[in-house]
Amino acid sequence: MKDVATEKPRRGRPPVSDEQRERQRLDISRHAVRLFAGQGVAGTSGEQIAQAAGVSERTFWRYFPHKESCVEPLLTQSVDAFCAVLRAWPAELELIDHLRAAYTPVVDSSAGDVDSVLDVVRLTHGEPALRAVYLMLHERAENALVDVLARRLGQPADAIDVRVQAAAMSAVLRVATDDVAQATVGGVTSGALDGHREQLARALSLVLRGLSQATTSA
Amino acid sequence: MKDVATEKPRRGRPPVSDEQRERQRLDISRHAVRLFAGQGVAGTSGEQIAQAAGVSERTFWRYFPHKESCVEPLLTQSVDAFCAVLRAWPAELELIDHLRAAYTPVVDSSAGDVDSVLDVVRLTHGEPALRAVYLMLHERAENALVDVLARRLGQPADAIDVRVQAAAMSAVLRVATDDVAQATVGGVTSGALDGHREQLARALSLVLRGLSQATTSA
DNA sequence: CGCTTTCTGGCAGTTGCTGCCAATAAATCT
DNA sequence: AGATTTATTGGCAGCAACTGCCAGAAAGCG
Repeated sequence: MKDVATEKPRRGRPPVSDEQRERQRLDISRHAVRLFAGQGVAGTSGEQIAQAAGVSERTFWRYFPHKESCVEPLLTQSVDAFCAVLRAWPAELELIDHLRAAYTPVVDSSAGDVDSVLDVVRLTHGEPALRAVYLMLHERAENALVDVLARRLGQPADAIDVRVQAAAMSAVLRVATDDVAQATVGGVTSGALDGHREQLARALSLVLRGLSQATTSA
Repeated sequence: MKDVATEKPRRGRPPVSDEQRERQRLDISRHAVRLFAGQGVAGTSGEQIAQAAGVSERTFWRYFPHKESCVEPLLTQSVDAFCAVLRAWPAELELIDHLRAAYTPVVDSSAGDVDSVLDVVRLTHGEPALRAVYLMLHERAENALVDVLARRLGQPADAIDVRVQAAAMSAVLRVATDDVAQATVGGVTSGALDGHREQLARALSLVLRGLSQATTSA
């Protein structure tokens, strides 16, 4: 009959835009991470985070279901940037070349958050609750990669080879990220980020080479 | 001077053995999983689990830090079995052959828990909290794999190639496990388990082939 | 300005989980 | 056997993590 979202004679206060909501979450995220780094996750209460971010505790809990998920908006920046680059991967290019050309490691639109993102990654060691949301995030990325690979290989998204490739890629991304976070404890240098990209590109293209042999030979 | 654990004139009640503690945890785990499957995680309280398992709520919380970690003992059976097989991988054998010879997919010492384990794996979809502990568990397995691979390749355990291989392997294991859980919704058949092993062995050996090219050529 | 809808904050209440203490259990020593 | 020592258990109190409910404030529109 009618489209789902069309012809809305909208009447009251419009719901807040997704981007604005995401910006709000990111803002809270920054405060939360600073507190987490300073006094640990267990030592930081939801009330503290809310107060630091300048919202009431009630609305804080509306933005985040658990306090550990406060790190998600910051981390998402890094992971989503990688996924976006992958989505823009032209069919005629080797992955390694595409990454060299288009991937600026942790930075994307994140800009000033590079240090914070790496801080969080380091925090995830020794803070199991944070590590868990980190892993969940990478699994979300994995699903995004499934779509990209399925389209590229012309296979259904539930094909086992596609899912294996995607899982391997997101796993590689994770260890490379952990590695660069470890390497930049004393501050980020552009050299470290370049090295990270090289390492990631090399490992990724090898994983894909090994597996596409399977795909094409099967 | 003296060894750490030797010459103990132990006096009072001896602490309970690790195996016994683990058996107790496993027992509680079974009850918890049944409840989780029946009424969801959120709908199951710690008190309920404790009561079902026949212990006080207080001691229940001593055995499990969060109620979601109740699934861990059951899941560990499956993951640990795989790690044990990998540890016993003889140097002269191809991985795929070793797996065919020594790996009985989800079953090991688990024996009667196969269905429960697969139930939990299915539960992790749609129950994010359970999925998180599932992923954490696979990361523990990943670290175990790092040791195995480091010894086999004669490289330090923190070598990037070793960690990439281990991560890829544990990711493949996870995808394959999810897959067999999905395939056995209506009950396990030995054929399904065999197919699972074949799939896993194939994908794994390909990941390793691709990456050991990197290792040997670098 | 009235009307409508959405967002926020406050409050009460439930549940997850921890610290503390008394009671019990399992071992050794006399 | 009984005293002693150490480990585990269970009960209770209490805090922190959330959630549901409701009354306002805010943001659009005629």
